[in-house]
Amino acid sequence: MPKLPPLNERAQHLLKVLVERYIHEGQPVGSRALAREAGLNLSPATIRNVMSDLEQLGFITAPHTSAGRMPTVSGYRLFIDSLLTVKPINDQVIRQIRDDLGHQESSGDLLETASRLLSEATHMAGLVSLPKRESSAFNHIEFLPLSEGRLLVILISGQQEIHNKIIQSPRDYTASELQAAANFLNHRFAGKDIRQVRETILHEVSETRERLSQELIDAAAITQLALDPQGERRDSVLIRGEINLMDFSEIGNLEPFRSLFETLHQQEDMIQLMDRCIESPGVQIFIGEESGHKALDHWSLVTSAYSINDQAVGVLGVIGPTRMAYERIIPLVDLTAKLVGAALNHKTLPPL
Amino acid sequence: MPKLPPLNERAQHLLKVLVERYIHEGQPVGSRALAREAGLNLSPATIRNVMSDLEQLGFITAPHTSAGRMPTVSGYRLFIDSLLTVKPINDQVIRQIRDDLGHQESSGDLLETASRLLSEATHMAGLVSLPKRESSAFNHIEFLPLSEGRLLVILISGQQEIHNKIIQSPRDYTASELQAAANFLNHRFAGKDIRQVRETILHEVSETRERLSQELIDAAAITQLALDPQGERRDSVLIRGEINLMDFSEIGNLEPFRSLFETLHQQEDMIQLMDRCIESPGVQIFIGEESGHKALDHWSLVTSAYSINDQAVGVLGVIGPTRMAYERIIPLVDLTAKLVGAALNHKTLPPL
DNA sequence: ATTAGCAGTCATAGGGGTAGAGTGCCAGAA
DNA sequence: TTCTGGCACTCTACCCCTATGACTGCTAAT
Repeated sequence: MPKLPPLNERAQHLLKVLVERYIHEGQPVGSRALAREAGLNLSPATIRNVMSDLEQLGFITAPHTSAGRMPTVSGYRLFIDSLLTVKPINDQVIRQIRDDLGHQESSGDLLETASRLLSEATHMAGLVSLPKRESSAFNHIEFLPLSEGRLLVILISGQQEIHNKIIQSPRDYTASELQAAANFLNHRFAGKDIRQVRETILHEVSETRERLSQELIDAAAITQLALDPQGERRDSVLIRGEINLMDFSEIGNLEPFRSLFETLHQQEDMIQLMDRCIESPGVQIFIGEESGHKALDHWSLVTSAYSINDQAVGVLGVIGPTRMAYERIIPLVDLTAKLVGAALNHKTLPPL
Repeated sequence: MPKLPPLNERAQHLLKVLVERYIHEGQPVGSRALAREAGLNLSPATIRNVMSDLEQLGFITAPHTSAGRMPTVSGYRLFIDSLLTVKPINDQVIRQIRDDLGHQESSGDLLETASRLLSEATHMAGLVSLPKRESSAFNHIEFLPLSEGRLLVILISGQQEIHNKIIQSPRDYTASELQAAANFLNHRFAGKDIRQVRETILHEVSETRERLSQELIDAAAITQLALDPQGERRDSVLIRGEINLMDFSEIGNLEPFRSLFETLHQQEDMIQLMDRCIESPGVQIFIGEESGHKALDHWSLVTSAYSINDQAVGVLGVIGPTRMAYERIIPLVDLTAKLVGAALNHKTLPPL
């Protein structure tokens, strides 16, 4: 049995051409076509030998005996990691994204627009995970007593986003007590991270409990409740253009599309998946099974984190068929993430 | 040429059986099958004569020469208006809807749950239009100055729903001026209709302008802006289970489904359509073209308004294929609307 | 008014045959 | 050793044809 050759230059080049052609045509690539396309002046027979090697190594596979070959997940992975040559983005597209993002009022609208733009530019689905309230800046807080000992907390974050929350108050407070607590928080913490605010308060109270007035301890308790991130996950991933994905499902077998659709709208799963991309900088790609979700098996996810003040706060990207035009999509997602970050930074205003 | 006979008892009965069978089987009904099913001891040949009459009258039609007949829109209309015998709803379903609706915290969650329940119970898509903020009760208002002369308006409506809105303030106000304005509004108008509040203010100011202090006139101006319904239509129709509709599209021709999907998510169109149902009491049905929207041509919409304090404030319903089981769907939509109304009334609390 | 019978229409499913694309392998050329 | 032409083989996709069966409308008889 002959030893498998390492992947030489020629084999890599052929793999690259094969993947490119498969992405473009959507059909298994045969030796004849590959010989023509590769520009190496080799006969189909020679190509066949190389293809056979590539198949042994697990980079390509044939759906049946008399069909051409198509890339496996490892094939796509190798292609993306070391063979891909990205294409520069059309200037007009850049301009449109920047303009559309620039004209949005609230940061919520801005992120929604980003999702829509991604979907329109790619004819696939756009995904944007909202920043966790936790990681945005504390700007202003206000307490409003409701009936039955409940309190309405109004929290304004750095991007002028307004969050409402109703909490059960530990005891009855007078309006002026609440006002005092709010004033204290607004002066002391404006501009800080919300998570930081929570942790600082927690820390200080436990340190100096005995020296604090009951009022301050109470205020701290309310604030803890108010800033508690629990139960704060409504519509945290904005999906646009999901219907576009229908076109990539083979006709007559829509089950894959259906379960993809259901998974996409399963907030928890998607948040978890997107969160895995927030740590690493640059563009992240999940190909087929790599995501670990059954429903995403035949789809790829291209994502990038977007940042406010150099801190990654959310993730955006695109989902589409495994055979998507990565050389176009990757720079597009990268750019969009940067423009969204820039637009958000621009929106960040000084505290009230 | 023989005169067309009026629709006698027998013809009506046959139409009813035909529609029922077509809804159940989804395929054109032939004379043989109809003769068997009708229980009238008539031969297929006789049935054929009657069917021919029904076709002349425009109630049924045949897709091609050698196929059976299926109902036209008029056929469905006649069936629904005068032939239909509704089925009582399964007790367990009633209980589940009531329980699920009862366990929701906010009225937003409640309406979302209603949409989901409708979709699950019917395997079609559920639709719920949110009450216009305009038509809900005024409970409490608060003004909060932001930077650059903008004001944050916090409006709490009768169902303890919280609405935020940022307005451009006509001039700079001090915190106490704003407080005074809010206090005035809260005392004077608590419990009234929001629309009423707006109109009353508008009216009073124009009546007695010269006798009012500048402060009051300013407060009125702010309030006008704050309660202005313009630009208040984000996600006003909650759609759930839209993917279910895919199953009813013939395989291989998904274009109708695609354009339906897009129309459904076209907020403006849907709001307008749902609003047409808010006036009349009871269940309203649009069959096929009756809705006037191209994309809804082969679909039916069954709706009913839901009420708070006997005033219709929103519409809910179901969208599905024209051949849906109306005898089950109609009472279901009716019931759900009543239960949603009851749950909302139960949630309505006295002003702060 | 109803029915049986009959001729005619049309969609659908299945079988058979073929074209075409592609492969693996081998022997010979470079 | 590397490459190539040739050949046998495989498998899909497509087309054509036919058989089948579910209908209809019409007519003549009951």
